[in-house]
Amino acid sequence: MDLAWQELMAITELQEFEVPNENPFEAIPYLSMEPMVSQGGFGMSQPQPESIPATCDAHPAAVYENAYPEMMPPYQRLNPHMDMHYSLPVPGGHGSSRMLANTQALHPPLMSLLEHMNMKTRSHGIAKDGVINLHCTGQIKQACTDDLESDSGLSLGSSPPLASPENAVHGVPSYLPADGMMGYAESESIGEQYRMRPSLLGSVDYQQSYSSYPGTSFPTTANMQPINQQTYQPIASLKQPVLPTALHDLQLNSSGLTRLGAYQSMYPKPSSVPVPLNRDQRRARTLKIPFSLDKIVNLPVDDFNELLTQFTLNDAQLALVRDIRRRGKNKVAAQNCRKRKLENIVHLENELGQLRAQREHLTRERLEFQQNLAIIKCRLSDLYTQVFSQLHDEEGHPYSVEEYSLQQTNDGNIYLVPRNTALEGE
DNA sequence: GAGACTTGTCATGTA
DNA sequence: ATTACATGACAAGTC
Repeated sequence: MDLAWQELMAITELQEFEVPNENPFEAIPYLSMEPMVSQGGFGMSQPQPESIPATCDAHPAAVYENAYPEMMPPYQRLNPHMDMHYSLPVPGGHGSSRMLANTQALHPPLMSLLEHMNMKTRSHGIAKDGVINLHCTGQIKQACTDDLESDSGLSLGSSPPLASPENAVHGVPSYLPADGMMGYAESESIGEQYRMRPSLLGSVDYQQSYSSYPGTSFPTTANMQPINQQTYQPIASLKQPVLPTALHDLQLNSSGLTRLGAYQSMYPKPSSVPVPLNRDQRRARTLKIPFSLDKIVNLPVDDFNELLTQFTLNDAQLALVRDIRRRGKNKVAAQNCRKRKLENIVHLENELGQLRAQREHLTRERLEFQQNLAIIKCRLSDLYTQVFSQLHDEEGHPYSVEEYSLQQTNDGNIYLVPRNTALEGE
């Protein structure tokens, strides 16, 4: 009996199944984990899963070698919520965490296998990044496409890469010089259309407003200098009288635009092809709006209102300016909204792929766990039967496995007790 | 010419 | 009340 007992205890993995306050030799809690094995006890007549080796005498180590040909990472590292997959109903109130802990302790190779799975997951993340990169490439392609019919005078290329107040107003210089230029080619002075306030006479805004219209010749005021005498003359390709405005932005820059952005917005890229005016540009040109669409759209509200106060605009002009501002901001918002939508789609697709891979791993892991559990139960049943075959009462009658179980006390002694009886202090 | 796609705009809701 | 922003829906243009 001692020999049989030692053999029984030699299955070290069984100790991992021990549950406090439970009969260590009661396998009923684990039977519930195994739908393939009946709960009728450990009789040799238990049905065996097809995948279980023919003999129950196989060494546990050999069992594990066969059952875990590869490593599997801990799923919990991938998704802490996935322990729900282990939450099989367990009589006796054993939580899923307990079972998972047992599982990990029961199958040491499983840890390495789970690590392997974890690495695969990291690799998947790299692939995810690759997808995003492809997506961004597409965005760049889109961003390079000018929309010549944009009512608000903006385009994807001039839009900030992300929706942020900083980008929208301050940071990113426009790729489209047309944003800052109305494209006006009229030779007549539109400045005469406005009644400049005395305090603003000769102001830089006044100059700037005209500088926004390439091709416009300005009425020369006392403090205005010919454009070819300005500080930024070195830009050879510049033929339009926009330098005073650029100088103003570089010196003052109180409009919310960065110096670089304002500077570049005032220096259109040379283009041999004339850019057709969009609807708002044409309207602004018709109504002779004295400042650029870029400012109308991108200035902060305070600066925008201040800009409006510097000119006396009629109702039609004010309405147009506010419409341009509204449409321009909404255009950027729509672009950002669509970009976020696409990014969300890519993100969800990646998550879906990860979840599918995790589900596949879990299914495989669960199957392997069930197979090994059945093997262990079979082995335990063998040893249990072997132990009981050597136990006899005073009259020489064998004890029944169905009626008695083995329990170990704290002092290490093993007792044969009826199944419906629990030893005190255990 | 039909359909998919892109982009701008409007209407509406929210902060 | 105003403003900015987000987003669905629609229209127009493009491929």
